[in-house]
Amino acid sequence: MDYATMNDDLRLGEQTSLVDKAETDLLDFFQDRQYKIGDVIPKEVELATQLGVSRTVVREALQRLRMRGMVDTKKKRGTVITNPDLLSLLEKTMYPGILDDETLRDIFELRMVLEIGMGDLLFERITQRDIDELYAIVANEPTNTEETLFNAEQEILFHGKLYEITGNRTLKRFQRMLLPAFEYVQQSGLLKKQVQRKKFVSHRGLVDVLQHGTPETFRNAMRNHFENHFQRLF
Amino acid sequence: MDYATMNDDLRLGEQTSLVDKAETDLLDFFQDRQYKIGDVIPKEVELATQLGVSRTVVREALQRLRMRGMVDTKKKRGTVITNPDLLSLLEKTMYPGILDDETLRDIFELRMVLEIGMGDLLFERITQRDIDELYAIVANEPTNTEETLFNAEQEILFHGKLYEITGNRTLKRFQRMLLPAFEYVQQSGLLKKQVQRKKFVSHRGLVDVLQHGTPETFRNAMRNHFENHFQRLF
DNA sequence: AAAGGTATTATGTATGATTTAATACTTCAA
DNA sequence: TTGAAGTATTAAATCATACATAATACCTTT
Repeated sequence: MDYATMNDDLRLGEQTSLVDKAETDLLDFFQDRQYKIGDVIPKEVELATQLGVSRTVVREALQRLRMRGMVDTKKKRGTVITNPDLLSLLEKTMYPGILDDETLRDIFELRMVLEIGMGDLLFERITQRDIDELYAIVANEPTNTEETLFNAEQEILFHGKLYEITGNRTLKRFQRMLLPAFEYVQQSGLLKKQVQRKKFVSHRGLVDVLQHGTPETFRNAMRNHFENHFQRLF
Repeated sequence: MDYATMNDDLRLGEQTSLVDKAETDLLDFFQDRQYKIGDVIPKEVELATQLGVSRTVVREALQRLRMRGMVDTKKKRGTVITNPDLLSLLEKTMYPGILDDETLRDIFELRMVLEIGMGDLLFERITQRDIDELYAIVANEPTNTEETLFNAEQEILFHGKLYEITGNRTLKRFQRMLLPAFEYVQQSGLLKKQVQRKKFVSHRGLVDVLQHGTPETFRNAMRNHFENHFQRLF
C-alpha cells in the first residue's frame, strides 16, 4: 500500500473512486449549509466546479442520492432535498433468490423478534375498532387449528394488521419487506423438518390477548404462536 | 436518435428516465442469462449498444447497482456480479439530520422492540463466557443507578454485546445503523421531557436475568429497562 | 389583463477523447 | 527454464462538449 502516491484529498476512508468521494462531499456540503427538506441545491455544473470534478462525476454521485430518495430532481427546477425513503430501495434489493442462506435465516428470526417485541406499541395504540377488525379477519380462518396449512394470504392479512396498529410506519414497511423472504425460507430446505406440531396460540388466541391481556401476556402468546418456527430453528 | 424505442416504455405515466429503464433492463438481462455470483458481464459499450442507449446511461444505471452491492467493477477485469449487501446502503442513508421526525421516532421505537423481542435468541445462544463478558462490562458502570447520565460509549458496549450474542448478523448490523438515530432522538426535543426517573432494571440487572432467568423474564426486564424511554414516548 | 408564443434554463442524453490501473504479453538475462 | 523487468493492451474512470427535452419565465399581441 503506497500511501505516498495517494491523493491528499482522499486519504481518510480508503475511498477509491471520485464518485465515492463526491457522494460524501455532497452530503457534507448539504449538512454544512443546513439544507432542509424542500431546499434546492446548486446546479450540477456549479457543484462540479465546487467539488473540483467533472459534471459526469457529480451526476453519478447525485444518481446515488436520487435512488435513495435523498434528493429529487425536476427538469428546470433543479435538484431538491427530499425525505429519504429508507426502505424502498431495500425492497428492490430484496430478491430472496439472491440472498445468501445466512441472511435469509437472519430475516426469518428478525421477523419473530419484531412481532414478539411490539407488544407495548400495540397496547398503547390499539383501538376497539382495530380489535373488531382483527376478529373479523380471524373469523374466516378454519377453526380447527390442527394442520393449518400455512396460508400466505391470511398470514399477511393478520400480521400486517398488527404492524399497522403499531402506528410505526417504518416497522410496517419492514414487514412488507421481510415477509417474502420469510415465506421463501419456510419452503426452501433451509430449516429443520417440522418436528412435531404442538398446540400453539392461534391468531384468534392472539386477538383475545389483545382484548383482555397485557403487553407481557401478548409477548408470551406471540412467542408461543411462533413455537413451531422456533423449533425448526433451534 | 431512435425515437421509436423512446416511446416504447410509456407505461402508466411513470416518470421513466432512461436510467430507470436501463436499470431494470440490466437486471432482466442478468436474469435471462442466469448470471451467477462472480460472473463477468459484458463491457459498458456492449451493454450500451445492447440496450440501445448511450454509455452514459449505462454507467449511471450500473452506478446504482454498484452501490447496492449487486455488482463490483475492477479496472480491467470488467464488472462482475456480487452478493448484494442489504444494509450497507441503508447505513449511508441514515443521516439523522435529514430524516423526518416521524421516521426518527419510528427508529427510536424500533430499537426497543428489537431488544425486547430478542430474548429467545439470546437464551438459545448465550454462553457462560458471554455472561462473564457482560459482567465485566457492567463492572465498570457506576453502581448508583440514580441519575446515570446516558453514557453513549457504555450503552453501545453493553447493548452491542447483546446483539452480538444473538448470532444474527443482520440484527447486529441493524443496531449499528439504528443507534446513531436513537441517540439523536434522545437529544433533540422530539420527545417529552423526562417525566420522572423511576427505578428501572439496570444493565447489571439484565445480566443477572440472562444468568438465572428465562426468555420471558428477560423480555420483561428489558421492557422495564426502557421504562424511561417509553414514558417519554407515550 | 389574459392568452399565447418565445426565450431561457437546468437536467437528460449522447459522443468522443483522455487518463488510469489491472492484466496479458514480450523480452532479455541468469 | 526460469523469472524479472519492461511494454502493450484492455476496460473502466474521468473529462469535455454538444445537443435534446421539458419546465419556467418573459414578452408580445389582442
